[in-house]
Amino acid sequence: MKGLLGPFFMPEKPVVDSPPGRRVGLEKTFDPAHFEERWYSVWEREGRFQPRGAAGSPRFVMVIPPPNVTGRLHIGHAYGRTIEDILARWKRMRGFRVLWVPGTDHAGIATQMVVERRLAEEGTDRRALGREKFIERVWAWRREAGDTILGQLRRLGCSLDWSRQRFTLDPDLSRAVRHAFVLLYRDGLIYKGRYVVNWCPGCGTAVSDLEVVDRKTQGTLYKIRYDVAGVPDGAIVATTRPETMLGDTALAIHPEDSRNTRLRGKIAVLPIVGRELPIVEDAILVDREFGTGVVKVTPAHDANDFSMAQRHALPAVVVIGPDGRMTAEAGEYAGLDRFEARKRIVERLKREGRLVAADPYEINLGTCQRSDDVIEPYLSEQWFVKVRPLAEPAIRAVEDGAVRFVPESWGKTYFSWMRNIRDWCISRQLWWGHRIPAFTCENGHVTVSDEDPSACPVCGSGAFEQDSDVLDTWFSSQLWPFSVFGWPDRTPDLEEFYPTDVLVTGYDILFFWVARMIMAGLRFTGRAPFHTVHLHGLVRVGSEKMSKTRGNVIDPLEAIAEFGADAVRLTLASAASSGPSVSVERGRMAGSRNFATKLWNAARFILVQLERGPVPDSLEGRSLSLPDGWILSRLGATEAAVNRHLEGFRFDEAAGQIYGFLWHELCDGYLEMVKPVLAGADEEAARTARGVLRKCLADSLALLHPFMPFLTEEIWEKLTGRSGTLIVAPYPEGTDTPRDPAAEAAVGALRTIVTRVRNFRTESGASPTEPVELWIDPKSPDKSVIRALETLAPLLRHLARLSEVRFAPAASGVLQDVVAGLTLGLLVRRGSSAESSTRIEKALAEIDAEVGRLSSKLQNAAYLAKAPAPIVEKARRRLLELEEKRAALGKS
RNA sequence: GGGAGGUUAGCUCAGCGGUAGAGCGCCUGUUUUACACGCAGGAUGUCGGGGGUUCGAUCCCCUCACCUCCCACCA
Repeated sequence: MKGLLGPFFMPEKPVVDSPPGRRVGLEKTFDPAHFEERWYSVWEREGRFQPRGAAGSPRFVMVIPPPNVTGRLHIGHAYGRTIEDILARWKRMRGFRVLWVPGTDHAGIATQMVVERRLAEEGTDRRALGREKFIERVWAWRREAGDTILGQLRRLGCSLDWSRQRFTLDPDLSRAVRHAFVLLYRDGLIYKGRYVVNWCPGCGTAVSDLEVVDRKTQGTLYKIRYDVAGVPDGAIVATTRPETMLGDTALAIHPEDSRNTRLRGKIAVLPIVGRELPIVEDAILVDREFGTGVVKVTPAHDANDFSMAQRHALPAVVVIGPDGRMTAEAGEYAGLDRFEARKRIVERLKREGRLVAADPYEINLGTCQRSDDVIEPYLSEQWFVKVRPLAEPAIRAVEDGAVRFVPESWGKTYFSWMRNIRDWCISRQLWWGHRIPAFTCENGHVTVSDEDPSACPVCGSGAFEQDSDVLDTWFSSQLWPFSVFGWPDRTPDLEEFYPTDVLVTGYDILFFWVARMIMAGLRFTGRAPFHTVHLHGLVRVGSEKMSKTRGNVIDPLEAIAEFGADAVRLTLASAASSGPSVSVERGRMAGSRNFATKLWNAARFILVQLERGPVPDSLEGRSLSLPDGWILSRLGATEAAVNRHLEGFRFDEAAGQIYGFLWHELCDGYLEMVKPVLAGADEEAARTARGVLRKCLADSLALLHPFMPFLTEEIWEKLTGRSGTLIVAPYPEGTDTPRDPAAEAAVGALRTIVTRVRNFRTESGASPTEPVELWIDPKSPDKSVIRALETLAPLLRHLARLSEVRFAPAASGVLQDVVAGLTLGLLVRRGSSAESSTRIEKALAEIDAEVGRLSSKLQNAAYLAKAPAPIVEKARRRLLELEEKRAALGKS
């Protein structure tokens, strides 16, 4: 693993030594690299990533969206896989039989292009090598670079069951692909035909509609005059692609267009070429409103024109070839690149006076998702899936809730795409992929079968040629949730683990993959492949798209080396929101790293305390102090909230709950409160406190484990003496830690008072050690809080560094204020006055403003009549408190 | 042309009918014996503009402006 990180590996940090004799095995700061890899191999060795528990017990199954086999982990992968791993670890700890299947995709075009680039560097190409040799080269590259990304997922901590690792070109998965093809073909849902498809001249293959990316581009709209026999001024047509005119075989007008009745039934002459073009009438394609109302018809290079040509029995002339160069049909332009031909044709039209106009025109240029080349509509023989019959059940599955999207709003997008779905071009003119299992015998009979045919079922011939095309990569990916389990065989894994439960992926492949998996799952297995799809946003750096040109790319492996895998994971989980983009910044990584260090040091402190005396096994029956009750209550509330948020796929909220509890309640709050108890003479109280500390640490580690698995496992070992077992420890759900509202109220008041005293110190310019006296007026509406505070007085004195606490009305001349419903008096023993008068005036002004608002509200009859009673009551109490506060401050 | 989402503190983002939140950044103080990757205190918001519904709107409805993205069209 280490090798993968290469030069980014973390430099040795200076480790600060603890004083001798105080060491409990944890250093002041830590290097995640010291234990991350170790724990991963422990888990793996112990089989923790494999489904555990009896078969038949509740299970939780996911399949990884298979990354490109030769790809590298980018931040988007890291994000999605972190979410999946959080789910997997959470469910595993809750006792589910968890299976998360890893694997990779052969990624047809992408992988083939990488290898072709290497060949080009060697001064050769795939055609020189030949199909077989080329495929061997790709396999060699796959062996060389393949699975790097899977190693990187280990580094991230993903608890994938490696014993079930799959690759889309594995023999059994290839068999599934072939079988799926055969089934669809037999059902008449796969057909072959000549149609205009999206052709990428750079990749040399057809691509599907989804693989074409529209890009707004400044182009030119050329208006060209064609001569028409018997019509003196001819006809003017407009085009953004003049080179295609060489393939025109007709002009078209709208049958009811009064502007062009003179063109009816006439014959036009194609400039340059001289071919006669019939003028046809077509109401479907021609828009009477647009331009001159006359359309050039180029059946071989425009999908709409092609369908019109079929309606009117027009021929098609291919003038641009698969390499993007003009064909022999283009006459003098043959062999020219399409864009060069465009330039020359425009020049010639200009010379001949046929170019009526060349206006700037914004066009949506179709480009290849993979290579960025301009897509050329191209008439060729391809294989298609008739998708409509597959889409209908898939639409119903989402309608009736068999599959749900999180967030729900994606349902709309899904429906609108599925309801307007068009046939899917699945053949690719590539060599790397699943070859189409169609065999043509010497007499032209086509056989499609699971096994290579030995004799033609029609004529008995034994001489076959297999179709040279391969399938679109997504054709195999759509089978992934069941092909990984051995489908079409009814394997034990398929029986037990299919359908899966949750699919987690970016919304960008909703159509490419998710929709097709639902269709394929229903078609081939009769069941939807998962019940929940969590579509997450795409990762951005701040509000910017991540891109190499901007230089703002965050490499997750670099980040792991710098901050640790746990910090990267926590950052990604905290950034997760329901929106379409997820903002990740380096500053947040550092924040997560700081949090890890915070936990580390808190654990260090707690572990020392636990060694100083006996720790009760259970808190049952022990008398708890108010701080004990408070922190346990907060712990329980946190546990419940975390589980609730995980149920709702709100990883940011879940992470935030744990972060806030650990840092601001356990560390800032409880640890400071128990220090005197731990050092004090009351051994029973200290013992209880140790029990509480142990419980809080143990639960926090468990709670946090899905987010930060390595660090928590490391500390867990020190805490429990059990190695590598946190991953299967029960997940805290807050059910065994009862809420204690009284303790929460009392300690809440305590903390508010402490803050007020500290603030008073700063405001009055007192040094941190200067004696401050506090009065608490016992005439409070809430007697129980006063009683509680009386027992907490020593603690209050300690935390706020008070010289004295008196439960009495403040003496005159002392600053008075009301916080948490309590009237306080504050005095710093010094000649100088307390807080500055401007500050008090400002506070008074704010109070007056709010009192004004509240009292007018409370005089409003409509408000009193219609607002819910608790709300009104709250407003009344607030007003009372404000008035007391005003009075108190006024006395100062 | 159709659709989805967004506009909240300097930055990145949560929240979403009942007195505005986090992280980072900023200011002040602080080596208090777990942690300076820390502790303590603090400042900062006409919650995009305008209407409406409501006792009450950052939150619901309408409208306008701007920004993202998706689909379709692209002679």
